[in-house]
Amino acid sequence: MSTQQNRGDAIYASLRQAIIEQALKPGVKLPEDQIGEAFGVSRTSVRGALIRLSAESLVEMRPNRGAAVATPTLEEACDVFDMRRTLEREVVLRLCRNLSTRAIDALETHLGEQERALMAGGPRSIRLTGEFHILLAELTGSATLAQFVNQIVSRCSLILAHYGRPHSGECGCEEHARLVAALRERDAEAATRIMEHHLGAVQSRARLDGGENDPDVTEILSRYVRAAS
Amino acid sequence: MSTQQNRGDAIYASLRQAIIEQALKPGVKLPEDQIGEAFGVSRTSVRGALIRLSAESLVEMRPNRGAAVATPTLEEACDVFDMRRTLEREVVLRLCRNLSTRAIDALETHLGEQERALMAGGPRSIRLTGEFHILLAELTGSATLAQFVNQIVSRCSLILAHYGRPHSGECGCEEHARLVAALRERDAEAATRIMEHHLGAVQSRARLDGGENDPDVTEILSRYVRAAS
DNA sequence: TGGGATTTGTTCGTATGTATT
DNA sequence: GAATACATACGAACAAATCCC
Repeated sequence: MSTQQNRGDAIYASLRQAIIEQALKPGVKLPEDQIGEAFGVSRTSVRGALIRLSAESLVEMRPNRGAAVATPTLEEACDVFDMRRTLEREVVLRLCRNLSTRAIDALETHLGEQERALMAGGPRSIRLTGEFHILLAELTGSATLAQFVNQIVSRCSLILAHYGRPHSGECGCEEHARLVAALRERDAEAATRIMEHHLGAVQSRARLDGGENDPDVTEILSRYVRAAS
Repeated sequence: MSTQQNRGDAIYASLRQAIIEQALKPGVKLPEDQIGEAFGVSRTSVRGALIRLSAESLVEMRPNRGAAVATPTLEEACDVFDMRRTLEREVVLRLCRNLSTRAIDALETHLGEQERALMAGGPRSIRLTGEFHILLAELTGSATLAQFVNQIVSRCSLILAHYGRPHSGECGCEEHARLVAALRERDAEAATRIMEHHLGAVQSRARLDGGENDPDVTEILSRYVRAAS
């Protein structure tokens, strides 16, 4: 996760944020030349950034055909959300076992920022609600868990960009507050229940019910194919 | 996870296997020139492979100072093993909920290979015991979970190379067999208990008790530092 | 089917930064 | 502390593959 190249780092971070904030939407091509020109660098640095993003499944690189923002299938999307539930459940359980007062302070500070940003509106609010989940994971003290949560939350943002209903913000702020309250009481049962419900609400904002976006022609047609007499 | 560059792919896979099989031990420098020469390619392809490996925390890249096989700290090592427990517990739970007969067949086939390899001895045995855990994760049908398990098991191999007692094989084969038996019965309680015990045994082969390898001078000295008069 | 335009895959040269004597 | 040796960061150019007309 740490910084590895000088310029590649900046490009990586920028592209990542653009994807997470849904400015670069799934399927958008990412030509090395064009990106390099935008950043004022050559393709070499861009390439490194794209490789790192593809390792996180945020972009897809097809040999000789270039990179594009990943377009997760319905199956992948469901899988990612399931994994997110698994990981964040673990986060909550660990936090209930061991949570410092400093950590609770940090959460409530962040909560305040979220509320202010919500009133102000704008993309800042969307980003903060996502970062709340990452902060939770970091407060467990497990760098590995935090890294996995970071990855999976990012992928969820990507999925919502692809399958999400229009104007669906990521999270409701009130549930975050209720979760922090449960954590403060070390109430693992309530905390996991709230988190589960919360993530269910997030997931429900995606049309993962086999809906109508991005129809896979092959799959659709396969239902109509008959054996040639 | 999928293939992204033509030559980088081969280098990535080779380096990864070498690290997992503990042929390249933690701390070993990985100069781009030298690796490129070994593979008969230029540094560019090597660079891509190193970037991918660093994204998996198998190598560390320090700016302007090159890449080296990662040298996890004691804290990281414990963290990674904890995460492995979490993930593999989830694997077992999912498998108990939903396991096809084909899957059981695959497990038993693999089990047979492990036993034969164990009798034959050699590095093949070490690799297979690790791959058993990856196979388990794949059989859940969750690509994401499988990918995370793959990463974490690889990092555990690296840790055992660094902190492991000499000649400590990864796993005992019998416990794998007992686990498969429990899975066949859909006995979640027994399966998780066996997995937990099994991973505890693996972890215990590492000297993660704050032992004497690779002493961190700074950390040691910090216990002796006093405020200057 | 074919040819030109575009983009990727790769190599290599140069500059910059780090370690060493 | 300076100079040398060395490895990396970056960029430009060539070759090969793909796309488009």
